[in-house]
Amino acid sequence: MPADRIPPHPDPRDIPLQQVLEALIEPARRAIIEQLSAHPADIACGAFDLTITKSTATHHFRVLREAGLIRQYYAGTSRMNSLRREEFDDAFPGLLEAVLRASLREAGPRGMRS
Amino acid sequence: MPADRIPPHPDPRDIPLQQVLEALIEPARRAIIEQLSAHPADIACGAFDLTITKSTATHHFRVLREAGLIRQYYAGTSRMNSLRREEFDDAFPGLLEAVLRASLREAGPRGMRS
DNA sequence: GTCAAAGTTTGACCATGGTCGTACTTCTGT
DNA sequence: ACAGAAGTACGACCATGGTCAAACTTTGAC
Repeated sequence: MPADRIPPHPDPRDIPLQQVLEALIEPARRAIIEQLSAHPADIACGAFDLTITKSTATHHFRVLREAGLIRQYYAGTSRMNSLRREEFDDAFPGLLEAVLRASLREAGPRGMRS
Repeated sequence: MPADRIPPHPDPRDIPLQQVLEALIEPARRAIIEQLSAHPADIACGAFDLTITKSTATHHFRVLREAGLIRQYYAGTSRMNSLRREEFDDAFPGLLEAVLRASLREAGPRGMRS
């Protein structure tokens, strides 16, 4: 029996702004979002570049999922993650783009001249 | 001597995204931003519609000012507040607009049909 | 000069949330 | 069937930050 290993995925439109901001404020969670948006394919939980333990990572993935930011599904024993880009943008237009842009601007342009 | 009652106003471009999000995550602080963006003129600290004590409000205003979101100056014994719209938008394009839009969507459209 | 108004500062309290270790579950390969 | 891999769940710990009360400062008005 597949059981209900597939966790619930709320509609981003039903999520209050407060919850979304609380999800995006944690640096490790933003790192997850950044890596998802930079990578073309979905990523397994264990394949992210994070410096935290597995149990902490699980916590972060759940917060992101419940905030409508990521989708999770099983591929064998791995739990895959993908960004819910369109659905989230539809509920919070411009928000993810603004956060990602600021995030990349801080960590991104190595060696840029003013 | 006017003394240094005028607190420091950092350049929004020097503020990390983390600090901005921490400023925007508090509902009372978002209420301040919303009221500033909805009102044409500047607003004194005591003239906001808030349900917190003065000392707590002072704390929130400081957080917003240090995050580059508001400008403060004295008018007599009142401390006036204004939104640093352009400067902030220049540093974090689209962020304030996205947050304000989501904020107003939740509390705003009274009586709207689907 | 005195008094009230408007904010600030300080200190304390407390709830929230990120963190980890440990134990547990579920699936895959052999 | 068994072992290992990949995550999850639970509990505990602890730092951070919002909150208030009380005392203080500064300004404007009379």
